[in-house]
Amino acid sequence: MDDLRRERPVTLQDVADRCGVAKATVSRALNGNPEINSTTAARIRDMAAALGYDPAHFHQARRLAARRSGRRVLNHQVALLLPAYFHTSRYFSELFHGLLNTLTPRGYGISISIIPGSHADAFPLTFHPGIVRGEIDGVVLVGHPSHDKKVLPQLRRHLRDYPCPIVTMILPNAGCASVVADDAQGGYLAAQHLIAQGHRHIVYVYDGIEHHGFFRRRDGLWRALREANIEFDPWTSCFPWCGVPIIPHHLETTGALLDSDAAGGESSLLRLLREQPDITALLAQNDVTALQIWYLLRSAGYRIPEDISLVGYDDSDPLLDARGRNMLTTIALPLREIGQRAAELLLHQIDTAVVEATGLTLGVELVRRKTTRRAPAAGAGPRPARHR
Amino acid sequence: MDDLRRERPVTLQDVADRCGVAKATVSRALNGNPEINSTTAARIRDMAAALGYDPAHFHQARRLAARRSGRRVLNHQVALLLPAYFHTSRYFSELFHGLLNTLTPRGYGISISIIPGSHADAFPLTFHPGIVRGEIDGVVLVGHPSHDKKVLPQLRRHLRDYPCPIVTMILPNAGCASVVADDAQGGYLAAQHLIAQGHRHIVYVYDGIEHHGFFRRRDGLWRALREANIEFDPWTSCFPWCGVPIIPHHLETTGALLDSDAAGGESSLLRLLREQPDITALLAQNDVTALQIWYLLRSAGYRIPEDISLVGYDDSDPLLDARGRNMLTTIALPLREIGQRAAELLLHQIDTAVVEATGLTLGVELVRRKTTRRAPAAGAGPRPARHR
DNA sequence: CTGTTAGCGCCTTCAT
DNA sequence: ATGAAGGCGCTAACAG
Repeated sequence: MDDLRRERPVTLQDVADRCGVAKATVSRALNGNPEINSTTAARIRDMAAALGYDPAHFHQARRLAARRSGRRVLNHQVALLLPAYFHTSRYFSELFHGLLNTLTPRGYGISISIIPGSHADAFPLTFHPGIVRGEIDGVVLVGHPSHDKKVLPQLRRHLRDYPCPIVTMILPNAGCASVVADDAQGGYLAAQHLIAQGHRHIVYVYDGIEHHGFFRRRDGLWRALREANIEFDPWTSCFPWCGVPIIPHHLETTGALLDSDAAGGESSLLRLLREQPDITALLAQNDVTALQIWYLLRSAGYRIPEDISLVGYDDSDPLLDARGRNMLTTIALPLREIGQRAAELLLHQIDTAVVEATGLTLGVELVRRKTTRRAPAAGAGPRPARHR
Repeated sequence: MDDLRRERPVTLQDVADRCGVAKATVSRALNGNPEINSTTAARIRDMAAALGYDPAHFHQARRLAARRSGRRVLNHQVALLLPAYFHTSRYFSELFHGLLNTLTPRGYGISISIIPGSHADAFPLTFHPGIVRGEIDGVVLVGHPSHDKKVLPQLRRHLRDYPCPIVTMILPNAGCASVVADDAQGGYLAAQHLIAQGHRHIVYVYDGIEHHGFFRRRDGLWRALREANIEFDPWTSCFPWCGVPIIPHHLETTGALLDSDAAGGESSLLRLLREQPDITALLAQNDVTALQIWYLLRSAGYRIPEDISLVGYDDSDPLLDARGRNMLTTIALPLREIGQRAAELLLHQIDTAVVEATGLTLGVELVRRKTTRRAPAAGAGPRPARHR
């Protein structure tokens, strides 16, 4: 018995021989087929256990056999598509964590594919072999507007032969189920908070990509401004700005790079603030952008929140003070819950074999910390104009 | 042709029918068998391409057939075993990045398994189904002394039927190839740096686990002390201390938890410094621990580096100042390179089918920043003794 | 209730 | 150089 184990995995035939039955009977016993004598079934199961028969080793053969009858065999494997810059923010860690905590207890493994960015050192889009081979039961990805054109067509080509559910998190994509945060509410809550503190000129600093989330947050901002009867110019309420892509622990290398260098002169954001001194509050696209802004404004002599109030987004990356407390006022997204719900949605579609593009929107919260305060009185004094 | 594609994947037989040859011939043509007419081979390949034949879809059948002849078929899939707390430090992101950048271009996919910690909410050790089914070509894991007893036996049981290389990073494990950093050098460089600045009482604050890395760093510390003819008490040169496990952006919730609360009184580390005022420098187990120490000492009134010098380890997590620059003097580990080398080592063992427990040690560097400076003169003045 | 047979799609041996 | 046949391990259809 021991020899068998070492030499090659135990097969159905081995068990059948020992029990003196046909291998079809063993198959039936092990698969819980009801039309079988329960005592022989028990005997067979005992023998299988004693011999160390492990059906997992022959998953491939089982899948192959199932093709004939068209029966679906689950692989208990889910693909996760992450952007290449996933390590630049805790954001993705949180989503990942939510997924993992839901999928692992259910017996599902996660296979990673990276969606390369547009940087020069990017490798071509290569899917995990499990996707290419059709060994995947479902796909989770972080939604992005470009996916509709770049990633999803390629992905669907691989998945065309069987119904494989796809769930996107954060942003919806065409034909995918999605779990998103309520960005309209996020924009609204942030703006409302600032307005309540007397701010009248608020600028949403976004990354220049006008996607679904952008429009919804902007709409939330506008709604709050309208409700407060504040006149505003739609054109200047949003300001596209990209600091150099950074990750917190690379900030030290970017002190000189925070977009002023790229332009060879003053940062466009600093110029905006200098030319429009009535701006007293900034709403950042996300926490990493907020950190970039914070360090940029600080090094230009602005005080936050005395001169400028700053609201982040996501509550993913902290701005720590000297005592280790996060100072950043921000909109908290339920990132782990998004991951969890996405996993649940995917598992449900896998279980029921019904693929549909349902959507789920989760609420967000304002977290008040230390980067916002009452707007300075108009003409309260000159703000710093010194250049770096 | 188009119909074929939609309905079911194109098979070898389909191609054979169109070409008027036997499917064995198609198999030979597509697998580059030399004993075949090169013109018919080309014709077959063209037809296969035109029909959209994709061998990936029948990887399972191929593997099954290969069993007969005992030939090895690669799955192009590597398992990565991560500790459950992988999201608490950039450390793992960096290793992951190094792996990914090497494995992805080589066509290998990564499948994740989580090694649960000992926390109450930990789920049982569940391997990725690919491991259980033997669909994995190699395993990478972050080495840990407990793996020898807990993880590796279970892992090897799954892998017993075929030679599957295992590479551990950071710490060696029995029977595994390993890529580690030179911890002896790390301990030595850190200590040498402090000694050169006049420090005579240096304490290595470690996490209480006396593993391979601990011994080597401690030996590095001791060697530096001996070389400088500094008398020291081996028993007090290392101090086991665990702040509550934190991640940087959860520091805000741990201000009250930094081990003083757990003990219901003064932090054991603060007590140490109070009782032994000649200690002027701390060498932390890693950067996260260094951050915990920094915040703890700051809130207890110590000035760093004026009162106490602090050296981190890993250069993974930054301690940012108000301008976004990392202040933490630390030992920089080549984390990405470790990931890269581990991937290369694994791929080499996969390619050659030779599994051996080779070891590779990479050098480390001291990065001087702002948390260390010349030791205060003996009796330079009382240090703060106030409790939290 | 159980045994026999027939594939799933591929690769390999043997014969031609 | 190519065709025919057998088998990898399993499940499903058909007998009995």
